[in-house]
Amino acid sequence: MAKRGDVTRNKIQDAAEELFAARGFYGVTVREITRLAGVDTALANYYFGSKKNLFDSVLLRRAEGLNEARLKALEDVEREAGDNPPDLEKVIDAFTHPLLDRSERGGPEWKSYFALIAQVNNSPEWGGRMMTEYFDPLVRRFIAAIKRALPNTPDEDIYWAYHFLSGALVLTFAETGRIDNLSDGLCRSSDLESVHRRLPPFIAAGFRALKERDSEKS
Amino acid sequence: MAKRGDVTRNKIQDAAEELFAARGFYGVTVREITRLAGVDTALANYYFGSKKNLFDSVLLRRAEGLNEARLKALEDVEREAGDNPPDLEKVIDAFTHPLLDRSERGGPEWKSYFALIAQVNNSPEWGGRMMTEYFDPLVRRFIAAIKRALPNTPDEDIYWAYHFLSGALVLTFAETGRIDNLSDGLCRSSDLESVHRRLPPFIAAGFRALKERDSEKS
DNA sequence: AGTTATTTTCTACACTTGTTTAATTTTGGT
DNA sequence: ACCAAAATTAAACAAGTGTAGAAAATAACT
Repeated sequence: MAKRGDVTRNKIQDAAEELFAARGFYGVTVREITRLAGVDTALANYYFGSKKNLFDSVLLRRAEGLNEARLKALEDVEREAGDNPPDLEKVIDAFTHPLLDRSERGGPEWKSYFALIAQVNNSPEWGGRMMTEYFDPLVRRFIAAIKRALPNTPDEDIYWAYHFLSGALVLTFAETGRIDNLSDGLCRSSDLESVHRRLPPFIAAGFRALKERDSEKS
Repeated sequence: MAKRGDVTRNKIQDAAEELFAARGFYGVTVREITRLAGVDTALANYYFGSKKNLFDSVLLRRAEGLNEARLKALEDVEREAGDNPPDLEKVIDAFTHPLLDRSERGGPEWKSYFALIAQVNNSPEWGGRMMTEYFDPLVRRFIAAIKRALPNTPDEDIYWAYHFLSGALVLTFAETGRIDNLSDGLCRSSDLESVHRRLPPFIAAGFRALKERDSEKS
């Protein structure tokens, strides 16, 4: 049940999420955040201690539920496969679909959250540490599933392929409008349904190509 | 030939490049930049007018030469192909290799520059506009070559596949150390030679998978 | 050498930064 | 209704922000 100060707490996090997503950690002031939230400036520090803590809390807030949903999707795929290796496309879909789905149907907060992730992920300052902290256990589970789906593939290939997957997925969330410009309006950054149809087969084929490439040169 | 104030101009740009790459536009102060450059604070505004102009000039400085080299690499591939469609892997390699090569062998300035690009690319504030401004003409040339390499592929597939390529490539430049953590040291973010071997076949297979997927369902 | 023109330094402006403190108001439990 | 706990407000802190202008130093050209 909701405690006393939870509504203001959440208002501050909501405003912070939106603004951090737009201009990053340093591009936003505490005063902007509290103004957008409609509360006094001092409340940000009252509830979160520091700007940095607020930033962390915004990132953490949605991470747990997200990872649970993705883990469940993976377990469904594995259960369906039984003792056979799981289908690679389906594993990748379990990894990406919960994200794409929330971004498309979860309301603008989710868009902000993912745009924030997109920035954090590519930042040398936060990228390595924070992504590792919040997503590593889940990612390791997925990589293990991918290894089962692609037996006899060298580990280096798996990790680099995952890295490419991560980059492609995360740029999608940034929704910078670049593909809109490039395609003269034919494709839209916000059309995540198109991504959902294309990303799993695209990435799965890439994974398999690395596996093939390696078995050739033996 | 070098004009009078060019050395300080470059010192400021070098320092700005390094710092912007580490903490982004807002995360760095003009005073930090000039301190690292070893010059007076006022010189940043004297030479560049404003912090924002300095930022732009840093991004622009290496973009031109870079695009020339990539265009030349593409033209070589096309010349080699003659009247036949060019080889897809080779087109992708012409797109990525000049970047990976400079990052690996061009000294730390290039690493900074690409890390900066990695941040800008995923930022909603700069991403769409700046990348379009500096790289669009070249990217359109490459997309045209890819279309020739993959005849009868729907344009939407081409653009989305390019988008995935772009995300994978750009995350590589961020060198956040994430893959180092994830692989427990087996892979290293800085090992761009590994990327150079794997990215073109990975991406080419993805492109082809989208083409196949589409011709199936007719 | 003398006179521009360019570059560099120093100082200061007007304003914003994150955070803290103390006073005040509101709330929940008894 | 009373009291302690929690939440909110207003004010201020010291430090730092981008930028500009006048003075000084340096270089270039005739």
